[in-house]
Amino acid sequence: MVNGRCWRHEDQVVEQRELEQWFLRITDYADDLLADIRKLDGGWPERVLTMQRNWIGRSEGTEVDFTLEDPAAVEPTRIRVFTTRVDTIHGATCVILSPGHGLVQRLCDEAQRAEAKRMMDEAKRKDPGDVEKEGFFTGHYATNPYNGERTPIWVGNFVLMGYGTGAIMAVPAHDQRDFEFCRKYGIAVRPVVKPVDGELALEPGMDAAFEDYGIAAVAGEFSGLRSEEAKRQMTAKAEQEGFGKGAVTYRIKDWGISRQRYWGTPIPMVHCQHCGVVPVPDAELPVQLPQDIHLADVKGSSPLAQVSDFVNTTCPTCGGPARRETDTMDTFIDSSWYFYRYCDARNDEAPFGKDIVNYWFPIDQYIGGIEHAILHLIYSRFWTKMMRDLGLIAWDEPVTNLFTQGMVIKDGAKMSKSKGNVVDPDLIVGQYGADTCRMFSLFAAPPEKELDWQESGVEGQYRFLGRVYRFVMRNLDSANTVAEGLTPTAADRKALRKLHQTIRKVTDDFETRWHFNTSIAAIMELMNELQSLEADLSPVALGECCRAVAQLLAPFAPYLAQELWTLLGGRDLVFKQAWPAFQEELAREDEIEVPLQVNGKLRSRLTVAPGTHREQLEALALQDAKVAEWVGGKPIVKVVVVPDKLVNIVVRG
RNA sequence: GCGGAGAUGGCGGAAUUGGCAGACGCGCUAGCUUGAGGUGCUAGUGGGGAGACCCGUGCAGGUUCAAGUCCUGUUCUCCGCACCA
Repeated sequence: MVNGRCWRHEDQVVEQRELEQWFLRITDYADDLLADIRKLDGGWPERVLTMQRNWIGRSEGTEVDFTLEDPAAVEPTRIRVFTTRVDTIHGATCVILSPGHGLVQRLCDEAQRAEAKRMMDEAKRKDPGDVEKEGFFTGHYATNPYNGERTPIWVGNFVLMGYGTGAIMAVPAHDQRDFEFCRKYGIAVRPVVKPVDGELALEPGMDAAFEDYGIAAVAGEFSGLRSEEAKRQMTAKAEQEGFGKGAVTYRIKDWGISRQRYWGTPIPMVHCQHCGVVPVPDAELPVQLPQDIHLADVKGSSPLAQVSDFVNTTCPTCGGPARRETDTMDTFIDSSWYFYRYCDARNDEAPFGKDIVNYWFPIDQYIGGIEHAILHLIYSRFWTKMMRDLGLIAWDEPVTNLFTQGMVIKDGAKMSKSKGNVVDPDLIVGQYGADTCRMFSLFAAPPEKELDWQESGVEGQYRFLGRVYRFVMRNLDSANTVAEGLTPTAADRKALRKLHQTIRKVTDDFETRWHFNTSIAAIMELMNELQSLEADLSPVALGECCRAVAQLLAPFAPYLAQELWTLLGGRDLVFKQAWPAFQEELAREDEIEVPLQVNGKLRSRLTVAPGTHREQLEALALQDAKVAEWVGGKPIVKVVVVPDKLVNIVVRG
């Protein structure tokens, strides 16, 4: 939606309508979903778990009934509010109803009701961030059950109907939103919590709410208690006296699964005038979509509603005439458990065979975009728990390890079909080939990072693959020579050392981080080394290196890799070969450069055998002419030696 | 507002465990090859300085022999949620 209109059809004004919808009661699983996040710790990215915690949004608090002042009433009307800070209730200076609250219709006159409606309409149109707080006094009062105080009842646009009870007590001295609202309308601000190590704030003079916990003051019998303790005791009092109770509220709402679309799984329900809503019996499942339909422009309902053969049916209970539900299911339903069905996709008796999913589940490694951090990944967790409770499976969580890919960004927005900023890989494939396209995508960034799509590097990958191909082609005869028993040349040893270091690097990237950009960089380094040694390499080494390069490239550039593998006399498919074995002794350097520092600054280098002992390193470092110059006879405070890494000489002055 | 991630050359990125910052690639510069252009190849390429050297990982501090990496504060960018009582 853009400016109140459809993003795709700019002449189509978007409006909100009330619809009867189907929901799944995911809120029953809110605590379960929250508690089991613990089980995912370590296997799932922390940020995904945090997002889920916030999305579920559990708050513990208290529900309290204020009593509507209404001399004519026989039965008192209770206005129930939810608060997480009942300890501040002695500072409540008004009660604020959401514009959608039921009492608004009853208490307000016509002008006020119109104003409430205007607020609701505005809220639907605007981003929550840029709606200014506003409201009006209803002219009515309610009584605070803790101190018997008479408080005015207001309507405020910032009070949400969909959270808590749709009504709040406003404690402006201790809640910033209430503070802003009450200051705007001249409603009293009364501090009732003092800082643990300070004095009660003075009003007037406050310029912001004091939201921290502290010590209750001006709170009758609860004065002097710490905030936490006051909350406990005051909630207990509400329960004893029947004007309230401890309550838990969640941000998460039930999952609306109704869609007014043709393409979707029909919700298998029948509406009967006599029997009400009746589920379609198992024997008649699945309800199938009619094939022969005309996708008309129908407002507010599924095109299915126009298909009388589909809609008109009989009631499974009484056999009388009935109407079929025409809403179809949200596709998130399917994505919540497709991975179970994939294990046993041809089963026409049951969703899946128990033994089969027992064998495969839970999923060891799931990979998806970060955009699924909440919806898909909460729904799937919920679905698994629901199937567990139905006895279909015996575990709590579907996915042990989650890897979230970064999104591909193009022109500042996520690349997606719906945004229409998709780059067709076929264009690159057509011009450079699929291998280049893959290499380029993998080389651009590590996979968890978001990637700003720039095509400037494609040429480089194309050039690299060309270089590999030409290298192998011009050495093909040597590489395919069967030449045994030759003494390896110095160049051979260097080449094999680089080769095995590369095998180690690429293998490690596969096994731990999936940072294929560095794998490809390592293979490039290997090729650079092979090219510079090319003239001095023996046929044996050439053959070994070329075959290994084909294998190392296979996951990234499969077509070229297979081509090279075949040219090099390899049998079968390159993918079917065992991964090249890393050999530590071949990878080991026979000399390394150790930087020499004086006071932490690089001054010289030492070439030594790896594993040279610290005493010897220290002695060599102190003999170094460059080092001696920088030490300049000053007293040496200490010498830090990290074998194979560096020597740092610390001097005074 | 809350929560999360990030900031390194002209660009994408590397530095995985506190130990030589800038791997690898793009781009750029010069040269060779070519009738010319492209391709290919060779060399160079963080900034300053004639040079010895100095400076340098958003900013300000701190810890350490040593900080892109750890700690404190801060700015900005992106993402998620958002008047959640």
